Amino acid sequence: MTLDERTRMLQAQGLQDKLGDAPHAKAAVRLELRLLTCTHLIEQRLGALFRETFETTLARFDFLAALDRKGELSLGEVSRLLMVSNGNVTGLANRLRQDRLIEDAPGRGDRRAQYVRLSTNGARQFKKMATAHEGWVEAMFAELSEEDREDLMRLLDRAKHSLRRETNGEDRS
Amino acid sequence: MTLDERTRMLQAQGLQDKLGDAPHAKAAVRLELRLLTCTHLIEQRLGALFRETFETTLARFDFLAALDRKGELSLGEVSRLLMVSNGNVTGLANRLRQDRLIEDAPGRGDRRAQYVRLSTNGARQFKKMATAHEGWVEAMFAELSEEDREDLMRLLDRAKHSLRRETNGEDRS
DNA sequence: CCTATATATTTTATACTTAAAGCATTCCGA
DNA sequence: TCGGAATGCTTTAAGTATAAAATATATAGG
Repeated sequence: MTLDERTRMLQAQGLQDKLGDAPHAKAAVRLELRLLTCTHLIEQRLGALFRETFETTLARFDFLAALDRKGELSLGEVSRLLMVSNGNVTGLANRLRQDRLIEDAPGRGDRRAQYVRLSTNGARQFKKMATAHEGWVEAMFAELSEEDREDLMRLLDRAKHSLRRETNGEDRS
Repeated sequence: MTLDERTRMLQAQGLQDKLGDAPHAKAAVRLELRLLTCTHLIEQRLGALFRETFETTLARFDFLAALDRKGELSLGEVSRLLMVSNGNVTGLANRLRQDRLIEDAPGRGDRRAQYVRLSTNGARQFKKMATAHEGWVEAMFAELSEEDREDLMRLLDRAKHSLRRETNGEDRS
C-alpha cells in the first residue's frame, strides 16, 4: 500500500491524523502538529509525483534547484542553503554525479572545496521538473484564495523568525 | 558541525535558505518553500533537544504519543495515525519494544494484528518528554501573538483541506 | 467446506538523514 | 616560517523512511 492510498483510507475511515483529536494540547503544540502535518502531506505527495514522473526525489530536486539558482556552489554552500548536514550533501552529490546531472566545476584556489554545477543535461532535466513542480504545488494550494496565501505567507514569515531566534539562542545581532 | 551550528552560521553569513531569494517563483511555490523551511527548523530543533535531553527521537516520541492518547493500537492503526508506512512502524515498534517503552497487548481475536501499548515505564518516560516538548514548542512560537496563532491555525487548516483534497483526488464524500 | 480475495504485518532493497570522527588544506599569529 | 586553529569534505554507524514483494490470517461466496 502506498502512502497516497494510506491517506485515502485515513479519510475513508474517518480516522484523524496525530493532530486530529488533541483538543487538550496547548495552542503552540497544536500549531506545531498542524504545521508538521501540512508539510508531511506536501512532501509525501510531491515525493510520489517526483518518483512516478521523473524517477527522482525531493532531495535531489532541491539540490538541483540550488545549483540552478546560484550557478555554481561548493558542497558546503549547498549544505548551508538546504540546511542539511555536510555528509548528506556528499552522498547526494555522488548520486547526482553518477547520474550525470551535475559535474565538477574545477578548482577555484581552495583545494579543500568541491565545487559543482548543473551539467547540460542536468539543466535540461531540471527545467522540466521545475515546470511540473510548479503546477503540482499550485494545484495543492488551489483552494486558498490570493488573500489567504498572502496572510499565510506573512504569518509563516513571522513564525520563521520566531523559530530562528529560538533556534539560534538570543544573539539578535 | 551540528545543524544548530549550521543554522547559526547561515544567519551569521547573511546567507538565505533555499527560499531566501526565490522572488521570481510563483506564490504557491514560495508558500510551499516557506512551509517546508518552518517545519525543517522545528524538526531539527526538536530533534536536537530530544536527543540531548532524552536520547530519543521525534519519530519515537510520535509513536509513544499515539499510544498515550489512544491507549492500545495495532501497528496498522499507528501507521495510519502517523501517516507513515507500515514497514516503518514495524521497525520503530521493534526498537521501542527493545527499550521496554512499549509492550505487546495480547490477542484480541485477529491473529494477524500486532497490538501494542505503553509499558509502565514507557508511560512514565512519555509524560516527562511531553512536558518538556510542550515547553520547547511554546518557546519556539514565543514571538507570535495569540491572534497570530489563531490566524495561522485557521489558515493551516484551510491549507490542510486543500492538500488533502488534492492528495486524495476529487472524491469529496 | 473451500477457495478467492482482502487485510495485517514483515521482509528486502534502497535512499535519505544525522552526529561524530577523521583527513586534508588553509589561515593566522607568534 | 612554523605550528595550531579553523575550514571543507568524507567516512562511519545508526536511525528513519519508502515501495514492493512475501507471509500469514481472516472473510465471504459458492
